[in-house]
Amino acid sequence: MEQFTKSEKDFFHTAPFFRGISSDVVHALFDIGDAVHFPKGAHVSSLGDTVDPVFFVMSGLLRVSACAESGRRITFLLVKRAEPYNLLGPYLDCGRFLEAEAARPTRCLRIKGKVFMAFTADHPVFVPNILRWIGIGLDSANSRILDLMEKKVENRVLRVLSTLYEKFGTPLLFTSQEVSEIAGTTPESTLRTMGQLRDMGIITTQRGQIRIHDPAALKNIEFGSLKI
Amino acid sequence: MEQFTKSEKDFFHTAPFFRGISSDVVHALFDIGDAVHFPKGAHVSSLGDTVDPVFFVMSGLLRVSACAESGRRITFLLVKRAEPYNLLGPYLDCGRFLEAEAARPTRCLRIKGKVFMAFTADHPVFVPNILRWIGIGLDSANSRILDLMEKKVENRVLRVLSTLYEKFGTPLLFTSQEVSEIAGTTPESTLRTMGQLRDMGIITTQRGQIRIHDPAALKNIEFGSLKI
DNA sequence: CCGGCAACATGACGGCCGTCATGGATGTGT
DNA sequence: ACACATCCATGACGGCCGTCATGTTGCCGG
Repeated sequence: MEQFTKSEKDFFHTAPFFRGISSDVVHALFDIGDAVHFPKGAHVSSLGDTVDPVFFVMSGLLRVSACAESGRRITFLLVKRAEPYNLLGPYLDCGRFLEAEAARPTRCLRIKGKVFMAFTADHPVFVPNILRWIGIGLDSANSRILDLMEKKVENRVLRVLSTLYEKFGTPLLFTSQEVSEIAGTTPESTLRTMGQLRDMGIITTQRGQIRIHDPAALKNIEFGSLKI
Repeated sequence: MEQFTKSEKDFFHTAPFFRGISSDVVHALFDIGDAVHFPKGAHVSSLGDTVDPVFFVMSGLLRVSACAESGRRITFLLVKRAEPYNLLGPYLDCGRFLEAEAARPTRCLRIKGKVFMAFTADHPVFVPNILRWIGIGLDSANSRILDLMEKKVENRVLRVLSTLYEKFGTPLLFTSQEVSEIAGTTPESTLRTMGQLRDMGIITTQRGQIRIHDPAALKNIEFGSLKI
């Protein structure tokens, strides 16, 4: 039985993560995993889990987040189509504090940890891509730490909007709650900042939707790009 | 000419990063690099550099940090003996915003990026170790992001002291300035917190030196361990 | 021995932003 | 259509902590 269509597989081949990987190898990846579906809000992994399998998103969106003791939640990563989640899980046998849930109805390719490790061992051409992907993520995390130290909430929100725009285009289908969990602030502060941007004519907002009219204006302050 | 003594090489073999790696492979690593020395304060890499080589610290200490626009500096990583720096650099051909300097007189094994990549390709047994190391660093960075959101400076300082104690034992040879750059706060706030800890009899401080008498007391609030 | 510098220590002030509160707008289910 | 839930929007308050200011202590060079 065909779990994945040819066009799905072909799309993967063109995705950034698979840059330079021959289509044979990409297709082989589909043979060692199975398809799983998560309805919106479903938990892919929960706190403290030793998350074993590696996921590749076929469609939809995964949100990777963690909850602080105070109950506040922060979003670390949004995993979209043809992007991997939990690349490193198989190599870390300890429990982790991240949780992942489906931000929308999401279909994934799921590969068991041991199988994935065997696959990368058989296909060493994959290793540089994994390291590159992780490296970008690490730089992004460090960049965020810098942002949080700078403490200016407005800049953080600006930067988040800019990055989301680059990743998802416009309109952005996110609520202020979701934006604030990425920026590391509260919905109120996010709304205040977005109110100013609206007054300046840079964005317009509707319920659960942000339309960016002047992306360049969002970028004038920052110096780097987040990986969300 | 012998650049490295046998005892140096043997020490590496017992270090966490090289867990499970046969001593042959560890020794082979020394054959592909050369020794470099940095006096205290010397820059190993600077802002915007495309840092090519991978370093392993033989003795001394490297501080990996970045400077925010406001001029405040944050320390991401302290690299001690037998630990790697810039593992991912060879795989990321872009410039990065991290700077590294010798926190003390430091001797390193330096391996050119391309050579290191060839080495890992020849020795795939190395890959899981690299991924594990990076994974721990990534988790730590995310954990720090959570900490910064929680905003309680006291907890951050506590956590930093506890982690430094685990990594370096006692006494800690750091100034309040250095601690504050790890905790993401100011020297004043750090001193205030340490003043309380001193009043509680948990630590004693001297100029550039922190002596921890009750490590358990530092850990009672936190839930994870940083990787500094 | 002494002058200068760097780090320690502590108090006071002020602003950013998180929290709470209120009200309005928008979409949804029966 | 109407009630209800969710999100948007904005104002007021208060506390944490960064900043500045001042003084002390310890270390090093001449």
